[in-house]
Amino acid sequence: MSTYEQPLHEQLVELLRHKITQEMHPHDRLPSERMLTQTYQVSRNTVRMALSELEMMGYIYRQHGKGTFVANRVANPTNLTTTYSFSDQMRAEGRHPETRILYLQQLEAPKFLAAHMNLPLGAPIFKLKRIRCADGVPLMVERTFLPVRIFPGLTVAQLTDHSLYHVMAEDYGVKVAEANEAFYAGIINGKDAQRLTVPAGSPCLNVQRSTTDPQERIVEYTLSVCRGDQFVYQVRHVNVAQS
Amino acid sequence: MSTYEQPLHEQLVELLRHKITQEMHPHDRLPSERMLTQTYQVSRNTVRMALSELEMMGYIYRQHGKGTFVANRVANPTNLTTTYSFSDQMRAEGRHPETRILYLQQLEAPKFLAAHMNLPLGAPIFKLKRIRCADGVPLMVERTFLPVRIFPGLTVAQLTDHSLYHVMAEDYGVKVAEANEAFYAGIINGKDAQRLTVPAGSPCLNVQRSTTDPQERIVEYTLSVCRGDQFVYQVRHVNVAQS
DNA sequence: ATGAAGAAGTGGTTGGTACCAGTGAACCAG
DNA sequence: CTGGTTCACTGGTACCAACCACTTCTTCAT
Repeated sequence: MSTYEQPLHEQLVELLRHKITQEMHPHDRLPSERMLTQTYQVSRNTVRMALSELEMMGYIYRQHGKGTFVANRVANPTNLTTTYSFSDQMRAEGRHPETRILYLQQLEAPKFLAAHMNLPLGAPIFKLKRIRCADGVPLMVERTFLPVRIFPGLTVAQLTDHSLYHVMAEDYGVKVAEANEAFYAGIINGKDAQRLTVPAGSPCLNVQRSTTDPQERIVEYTLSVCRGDQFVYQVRHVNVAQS
Repeated sequence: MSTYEQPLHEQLVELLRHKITQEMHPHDRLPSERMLTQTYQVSRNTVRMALSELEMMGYIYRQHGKGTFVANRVANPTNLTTTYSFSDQMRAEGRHPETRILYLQQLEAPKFLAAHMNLPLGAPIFKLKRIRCADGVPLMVERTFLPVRIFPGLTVAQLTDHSLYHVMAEDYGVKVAEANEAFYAGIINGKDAQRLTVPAGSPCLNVQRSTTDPQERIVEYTLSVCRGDQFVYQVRHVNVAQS
């Protein structure tokens, strides 16, 4: 291990994280702690620090007396409550976010979209379909609808370099005031299952989000299909009183 | 520090957590790590382990070269998330809510429960299993765990007439200060599918809830399995500012 | 006075050692 | 074959020592 830059245990985290995501599979066993000390010539303290971080990040789980294993559920129970930005969240977990744009097309709002977006029937809207990945693993499929009237001349080029919210704010001066999300469990259908590289019939979390600007215009309506084994939604209530 | 039961660093966590919540204020400075080693006669390693846990839990923050301080545990003031009340929601939809108690039994906390409820291994707890229905249709299966110590002598009779939170408040004077919920999608297993009268393999929403009283004791831990086709969870974010 | 150097405090990193506590396989006595 | 013991492995806990990096205050020379 190099002696420069980052602390040793951080280097070890990166190294192991790479090994885990690239070369190993869920429930594979990692070398024992004592083994790792020999391999990388660091103390067991350092190894354990690195493993603790990986455990916290959800990459591994440990079993007393048995060993350390690659975890299946990589998603951390991260607070989606404050801000929802896929990229930020993934980066906060030390993962490399990536977005693949499948297409951006213009169409006329059908009934259900017009209703949800508070637009007249047939109003021009953009449909943006994206796949969100972390460390190269596809985690969710997103279908986003945007009123052409609010985002005239939107192109794929704008979206490849920056996040949707960045484009909204910087290119169109649209600020987000409120976001409403609805979650429900479902089953991944064939096509999306293929895109997410999971068997059809796997559980998923469907997320429906509409975003409103200060003038109460709905500026975005998104339907997401998230891998059920990878997403947890956490909420904290303070001063609750319920049945 | 006593030499029994829990590991030293866990004992230290509890001790400090108590001190922090009871006697200290946000941004107060804690004694230095080296100071704590002397005070409690443990090694610095142990002190650091305890502090790391407290940091992770959000009780403290550390500043290199300056010290360790009590965190402001208000966290997200923008938490306008709707509280979830089964009965209220059902009534709002004009449906008749109903709860069937399957059983109430006492058992000793296994590992995972002890961990989630912050209890010693083997501590006596009640397990309450209920089915929630609307208009006679079963919608969710709930497994609730309650510390016997906090709810001594709990009986089915108490729960048949009133809601769990009503019993907590009225019969035991336990007030709820905070609730943390985690949602994730899953597949209903055979037995629960039968109870919910849906085919096995149907989608469900798994909900994990732990409730805390003002003294930071976990007074309830509930695992729910909800019919995916019947439950939607809605969240409203205000003033989102993201990338 | 003023600014640089240093001391002393803080948390952060890394090394080492020892022992405890689960796990599972090998082994042996019945 | 069965059941218990032992042993070699695993991760978990706990101790110690040393040094680094950052902050703050003191001290001293200019």
